Amino acid sequence: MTASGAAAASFEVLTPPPADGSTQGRLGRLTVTHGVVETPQFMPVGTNATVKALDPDDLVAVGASIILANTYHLYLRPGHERIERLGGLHRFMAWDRPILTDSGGFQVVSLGDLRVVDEEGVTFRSHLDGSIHRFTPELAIAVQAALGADVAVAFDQPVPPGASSRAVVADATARTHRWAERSLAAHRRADQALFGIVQGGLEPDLRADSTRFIASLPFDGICLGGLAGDETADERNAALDISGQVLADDPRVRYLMGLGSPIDMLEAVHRGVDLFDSVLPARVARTGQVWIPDGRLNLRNQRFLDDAEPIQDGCPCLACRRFSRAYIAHLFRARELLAYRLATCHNLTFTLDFMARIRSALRAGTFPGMLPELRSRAGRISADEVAVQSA
RNA sequence: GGGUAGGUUGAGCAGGUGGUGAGCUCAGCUGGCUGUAGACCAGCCGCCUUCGGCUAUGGGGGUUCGAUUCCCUCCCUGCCCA
Repeated sequence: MTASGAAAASFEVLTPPPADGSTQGRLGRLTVTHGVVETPQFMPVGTNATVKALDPDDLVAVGASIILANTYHLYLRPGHERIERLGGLHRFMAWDRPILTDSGGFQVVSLGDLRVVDEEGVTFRSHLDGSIHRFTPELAIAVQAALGADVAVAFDQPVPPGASSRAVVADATARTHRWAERSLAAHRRADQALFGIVQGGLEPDLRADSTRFIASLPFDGICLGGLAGDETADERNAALDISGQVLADDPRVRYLMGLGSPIDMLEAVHRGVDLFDSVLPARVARTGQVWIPDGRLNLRNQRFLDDAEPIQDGCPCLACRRFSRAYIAHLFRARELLAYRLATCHNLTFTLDFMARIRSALRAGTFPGMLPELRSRAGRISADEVAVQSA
């Protein structure tokens, strides 16, 4: 597709959106060094070179075909050079399927007071020991080259969450564009794809401009950033529509960063998004809640202590195959480590299965027709009031 | 039997030398997590319908305007001595 990306990644749209415009949803295939990723797809997050509580066999079992790791965290610990010496990230974590590394840009936001941004880069104070570190686009790319993931991501400056003024958004977006060019210039590995990140906040014109600018550069894929904060679904969907229009004839894969609830992903697929990642399913699982078609269960609730049913009848995950809600509820109360693994297995299985259902519908050409059904199915998961009748 | 240290809201405690004890940690109940400083965080947790009120420091007496605090007595628990 592009000078740097032709060898590192290719994306093929298998089923173009229907001509009637009922949806932009599309089935695709992303090919990277370590394999093929069917899209729409969800990437579990393994910040520290591990999806918390799971091992690689668990990840295969839940259906993960690509995972995300974090540049900033691995740079700090154990150190990207060490990982490189040990044979690269895949070998280090014993995962031979595709990996995407986030650039560390998100930590510009998530680390709050621990960082200062200037034109050259970002100065972080390590959340581990307080030491000072300086990240630049060039360093972010170099670290990612050392880690050796299939896909690297440009270093960006996400717009801080909350009510940012237009000037602040414009400033961060313009800097993200300059850093995108520097990231591209610093990128050397022919076997590693590089994605660029769109910002622009929720300002329609800035979002459109940013999409145009990033799309004008020879990236292998387009990340849509800054849309997993505290904006409303309507605001997010509007921003996605803007990018969707700009990218209408762009053949590259579109990755919406940080979104992971089923309803959110469903709406985004509808608007042409191919890839997602989020901490949500795994974190929610670790903190005691599991997703099922009828809603969500908070396994910390008293009523599950006597519930002999599996979390979800018919679910093929480790938790549902062998254990009862009562048992897992007990494990959570006792803070037993198996609780985290079982709940995480379930939620990731559920999430990845949800994406598989979307792909099936796209393949069958029934996605538009299934939207209402999938919507209601997904909507119940994030609904505030969920009536769950335990059998 | 004699000493001694204690008995505080589920548990464990803090505090209180006469005038506001509903404070802490567990446990318990509930909610929230979206490019992971997250096996985390938040709220509730004596009773009542309230930003308001009431009741609570083992039981019973007493002194006092007022007692969780001082006095008497009883009960219970730990330890020591017989």
